[in-house]
Amino acid sequence: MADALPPDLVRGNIDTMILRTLLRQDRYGYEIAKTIAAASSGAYEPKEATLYSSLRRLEANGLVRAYWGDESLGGRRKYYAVTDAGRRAHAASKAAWEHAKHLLDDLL
Amino acid sequence: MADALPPDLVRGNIDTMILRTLLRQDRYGYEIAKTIAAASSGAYEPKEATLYSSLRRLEANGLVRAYWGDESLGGRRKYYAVTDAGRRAHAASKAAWEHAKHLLDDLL
DNA sequence: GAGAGTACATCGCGTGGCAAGGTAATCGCT
DNA sequence: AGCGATTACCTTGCCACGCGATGTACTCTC
Repeated sequence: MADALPPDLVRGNIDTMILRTLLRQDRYGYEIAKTIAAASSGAYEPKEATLYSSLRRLEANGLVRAYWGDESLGGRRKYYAVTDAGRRAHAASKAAWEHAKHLLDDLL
Repeated sequence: MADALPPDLVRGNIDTMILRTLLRQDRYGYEIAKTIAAASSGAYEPKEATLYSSLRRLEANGLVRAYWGDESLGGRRKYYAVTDAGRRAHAASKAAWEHAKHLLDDLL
């Protein structure tokens, strides 16, 4: 099953999705993608280009912090952790989504 | 109150919103914008550039049909009517929205 | 006659998802 | 030993589209 999420809904929500996966624990990029895929029962998995550009954006905005894992054996993994600002941004985005969702229900 | 709908949610949904306003009756561009504004209690009114480019897109895709009103006194008005394909597209988009909405609820 | 409201339209910018392509290590299978 | 699949990272370039800015033209009110 491919992604049932239209690109225009991904756009503007992928950052929030990623933050969501990091609330529970630090994760590395590839793991984030798989976590999202699992959470949507395979309905949507972010493309790599989308994932990494979002992560760069989040880091630039200070919403996540990155560090290299030291397993050093096998693929080197870059882990991401939410910052306090990231937690706040996630809560704000989620609230905005709830609001917009009800608006759209009346408009579509 | 300005638009509480983030551009990324407008994107990909404006076409469906417009189709929605045309289900009841034919309308002209400006009227469509005001109808949407009213339906959202002023929370969102599409910008003109957005409105007209969407209408051109809808027309190119055969989802609406345009004709000039003959009031000819005052501002000339260009009316739009949904086609059968437009009705089908609206129903499909709305169903897709319902599906995506529940997906996002789990992912955000 | 000035300003606000109605009504149409276009141009150019910036954002951001994604296809395509690249590198490199590990594991399983034959 | 050799090879594909999987894990894991990253970049470049295309294109769709909302929106700010701007322009035209008519009508109505003060």
